[in-house]
Amino acid sequence: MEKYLAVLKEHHFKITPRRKAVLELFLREKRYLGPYEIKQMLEKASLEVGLPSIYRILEELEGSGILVKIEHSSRRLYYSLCRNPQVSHHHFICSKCNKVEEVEFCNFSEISSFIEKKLNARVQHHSLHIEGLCSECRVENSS
Amino acid sequence: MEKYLAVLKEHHFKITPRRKAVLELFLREKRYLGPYEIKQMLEKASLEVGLPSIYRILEELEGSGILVKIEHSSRRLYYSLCRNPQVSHHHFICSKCNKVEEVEFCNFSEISSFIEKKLNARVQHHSLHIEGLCSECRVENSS
DNA sequence: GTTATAAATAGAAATCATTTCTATTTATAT
DNA sequence: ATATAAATAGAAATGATTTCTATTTATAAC
Ligand SMILES: [Mn+2]
Ligand SMILES: [Mn+2]
Ligand SMILES: [Zn+2]
Ligand SMILES: [Zn+2]
Repeated sequence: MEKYLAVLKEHHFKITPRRKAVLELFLREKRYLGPYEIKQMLEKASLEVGLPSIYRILEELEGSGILVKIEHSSRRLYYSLCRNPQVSHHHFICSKCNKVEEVEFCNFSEISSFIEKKLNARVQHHSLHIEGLCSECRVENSS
Repeated sequence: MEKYLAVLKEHHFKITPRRKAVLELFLREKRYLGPYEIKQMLEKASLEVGLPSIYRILEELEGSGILVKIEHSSRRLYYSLCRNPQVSHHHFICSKCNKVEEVEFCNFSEISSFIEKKLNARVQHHSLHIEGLCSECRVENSS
């Protein structure tokens, strides 16, 4: 937690009860979470937070590298904690339990140089969406 | 064109003037196109098509493998022609002129087996969003 | 060519996630 | 303690996408 609060300070964000509460939620949950779901979870913990505030906080946390945005096929917004923003990596999403796991691997430079050569283009960004069944859900499914 | 109409028939879709008109648009344009933009382009060609019909047609064409859906960072829907749906490949999007180019390359199996080993998970789907400047826009920019 | 049929379409309306706006409150530096 | 900019709530707006239904149309069978 301290680690993340420090990051917020670096980005000149104030440490507020709402920001802390949202952070705590993500530290506890391995699943990706959506704005409304977050609102309800905070309510259960007796903290009323307006939806616009939640949207704003999520954006700020993402901008600071603390959260990753997940573009769900439903086209709704979800977020989950990114535990290692420093190195280039990806995230594996379990389509059954919605768990998000770090994938400390990225071979994008291969595609990137293929494109730069073949298309004579300049590659700027990439994002990889990887979905499947996590170790637990995989077993459950085969029974 | 004939090739794509055949695909539609395989999928038991009727060959209608709207479907043909939408297809023609994509055959001419290298850019990705959005639903409303498509409506306007068809209007200019004197064909009135309702927005719901356009959304439906685009989904059908995507489901048939003729178009690729593009998840823009604005979170709006765009589509472009996929010229080779058979082999596993990706698409390069120019962030300046919106051109979409085929990338006949996919090294996803490396990440996939990394994940399956490291996380003991089952990988099911992946999609890669690659953005940058195409050969033309790259030059313009450096001037 | 007719006809029967399911599929396709238009247009109005609804949906609903997300964003905007503004008055009020709060964290924090001094 | 105080000043200040930042954060927040809540109401309202937005706007892309979807739903619904009556009407039209492509197509296959005759
Ligand atoms: Mn991460
Ligand atoms: Mn393609
Ligand atoms: Zn799982
Ligand atoms: Zn370009």
